[in-house]
Amino acid sequence: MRIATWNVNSIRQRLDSLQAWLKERSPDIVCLQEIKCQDDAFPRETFEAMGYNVAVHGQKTFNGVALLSKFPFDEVAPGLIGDEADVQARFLEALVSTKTGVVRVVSLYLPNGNPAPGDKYDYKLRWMDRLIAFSRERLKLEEPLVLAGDYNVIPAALDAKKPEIWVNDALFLPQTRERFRALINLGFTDAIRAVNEDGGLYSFWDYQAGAWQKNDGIRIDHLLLSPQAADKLIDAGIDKHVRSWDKPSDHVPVYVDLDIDGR
DNA sequence: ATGGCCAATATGATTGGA
Repeated sequence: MRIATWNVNSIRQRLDSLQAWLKERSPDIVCLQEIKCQDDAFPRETFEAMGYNVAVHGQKTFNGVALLSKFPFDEVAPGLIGDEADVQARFLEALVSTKTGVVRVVSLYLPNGNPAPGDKYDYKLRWMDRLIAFSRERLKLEEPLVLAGDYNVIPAALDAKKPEIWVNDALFLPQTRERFRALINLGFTDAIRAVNEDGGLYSFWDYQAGAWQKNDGIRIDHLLLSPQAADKLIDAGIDKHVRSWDKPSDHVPVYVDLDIDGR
């Protein structure tokens, strides 16, 4: 089973690229972020025609997450526990059935948090605390669980081409990385790091300042595996070449292959 | 050249992204 995550930066602007990439990579489950549309504007028929079930948690203008799955959804739940007043569409959880058992998947879009310090950074840190609380509960189920998405977290210096320019940024501040480590330390495996310890693995290149041409990237899109999912890890990778396509997102797809359902 | 973008919006300037 191949599970992927991609911050598409507008589903409508990325429809052609997403279809081309789906044909190329054939993922079974895709976690999308920054769809930037309301539920009824999501082009679900396009993906249903390609054999995917579709779940959407969108909002007007900003944010928005979605799931595509070749397997049927047993449960779909939008929103992250811990703040009923939070209306930002950043979290979508689903339970998926396969012939050999269930897989739980989350598509998440963690707040950027800039500028820091400030209200936006406080929101980011609270959101991370809520994600830790959610994860602690779900790990008790002892299921294969994949938390996939745009974390807006640079975990370590080797995850940036120029770490020195990020030291005061919400993506790399010590409090951000401490919380990410606390999440990992609940028992998750960073899929990319599990198969490759090298630096220079990036998932985002800014549109500005020729960042792509200079390979001035950062690794902020992650697939975190519960112990039961990590036991089934086969491979993981980053589809860097997609960044060179016409009308690219500033993020590229990241995927993991799990030995589930013989796929 | 020491800076360079992109997307959505009752849109032509502002906000958010990272």
